[in-house]
Amino acid sequence: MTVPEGYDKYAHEPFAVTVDLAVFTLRAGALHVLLVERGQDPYAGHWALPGGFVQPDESAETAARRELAEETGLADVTGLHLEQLRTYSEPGRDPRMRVVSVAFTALLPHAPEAHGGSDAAAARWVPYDGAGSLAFDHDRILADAHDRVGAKLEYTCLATAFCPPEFTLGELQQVYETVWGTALDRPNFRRKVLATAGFVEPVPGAARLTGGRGKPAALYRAGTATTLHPPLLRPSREGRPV
Amino acid sequence: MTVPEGYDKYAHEPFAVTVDLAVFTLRAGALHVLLVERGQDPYAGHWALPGGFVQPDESAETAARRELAEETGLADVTGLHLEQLRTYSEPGRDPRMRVVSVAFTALLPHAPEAHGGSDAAAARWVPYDGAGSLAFDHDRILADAHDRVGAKLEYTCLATAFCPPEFTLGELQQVYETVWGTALDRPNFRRKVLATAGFVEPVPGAARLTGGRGKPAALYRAGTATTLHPPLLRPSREGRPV
DNA sequence: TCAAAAGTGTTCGTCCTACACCCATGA
DNA sequence: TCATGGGTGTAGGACGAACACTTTTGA
Repeated sequence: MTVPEGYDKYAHEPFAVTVDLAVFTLRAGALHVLLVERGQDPYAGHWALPGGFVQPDESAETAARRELAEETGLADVTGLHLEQLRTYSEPGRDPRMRVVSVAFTALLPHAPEAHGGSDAAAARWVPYDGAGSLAFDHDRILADAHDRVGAKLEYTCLATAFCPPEFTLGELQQVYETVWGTALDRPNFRRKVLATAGFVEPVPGAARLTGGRGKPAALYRAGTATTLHPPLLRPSREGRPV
Repeated sequence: MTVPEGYDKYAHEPFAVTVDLAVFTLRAGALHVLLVERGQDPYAGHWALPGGFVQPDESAETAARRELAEETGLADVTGLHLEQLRTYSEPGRDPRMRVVSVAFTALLPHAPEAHGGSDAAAARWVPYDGAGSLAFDHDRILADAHDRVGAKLEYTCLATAFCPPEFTLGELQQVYETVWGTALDRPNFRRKVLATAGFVEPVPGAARLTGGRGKPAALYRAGTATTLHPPLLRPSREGRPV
């Protein structure tokens, strides 16, 4: 059962329920994460993941999307990839009171430089590699989120969430290479993606120059598929024969 | 940030934080799930997932393991597989008050028939296929848990969590076949498992008769590996060429 | 001697890997 | 015409699917 009969809802010290967001994007070929700087103790001056309280009339998902809009400054966050990561509930994770936090992972295709909507603290895009030593247990949340994103690239079509509505296969490949930190063989990547039904679909006739030089690349849109079968495994992982 | 400065912890109506458990086991070659029957409204007479409140001094994981011990009646639940599934937080999911529930999935190797420890409501093992129409949103939680377990069998060593400390490869194969609902080729399964370093390790010299007849099977223990590379994909899934 | 379950061998196709090579564009 | 990035081709190897076959036990 979920609630025992005769339970007095005010009997215990209340739990605060919050959401924390690990928002990733690609900027200048590097993985970035959205952080806010704390103005007061505890952890004054430290960076932290954006987040906030779940309001009485909203679900954690709704709260997360609201926070995403506020912190990124984006007018329209519908359609953006937002996914529950896990819930962090250690008793001492916030020194002030009992806080249970539902963590989410969000992926943005293009990173608007505008930071901080309504909040006082400004949000900034920080390179993932230089984002150590966050407030509370946010180091761990961020690491968990990164692991999850990396793993989901293997067996889902998640990579398109990092791309604009129309993208080239080279850009899609850069998503994999940036998140995984490994180089991929371009011809093989291309065949693999095109052979997976529903991963991407071509935009007829469209092409775009990417690096200012070279042959213009054909444009694709995200397809309707969500899972990759067979998966696109990252090369030479631990436990796997090289 | 996790908690805004100057927040009054008693300002809002409190959230209750609970855990719900989807506990799976194999009985007589069929997947079973642990359920409790509700004695009072709402949903009196309906079956529900076992669960309960997170106490002020414990994490959701601790609460889940405590509930697991109470509901299964097992003296020692350390070492049993227990994993966070996701958190369910829709405002109306419990008609009485605002309840945020952290759902867990647990796997048991052998199913003790003993039910209900301290709780009044008795817990029972129910075949997964006949477990429809649960209380609250537990139908969805159970379906999500089943999906997760099925998917994790593909790319982790989770299957050994369904097996006793020493098991035969035939028993391990039955785990896959029961959870996935598909038949697997025994020679290929065997080779695949043995080829994956750290999945299982042989118990020297030990053998056991399984069906009363036939050649005694060699015994294995769970290895140290946690992930399967490459994965053991279930046959002919949607989106994959047959 | 038969049924049942464990374990081995073999074939064949498919997919992945690795490269080599050609195409189109701007400087 | 060269550098740059997009796109095609192909040979070799590893892996998985399918199935024939042997071994060891109890009835």
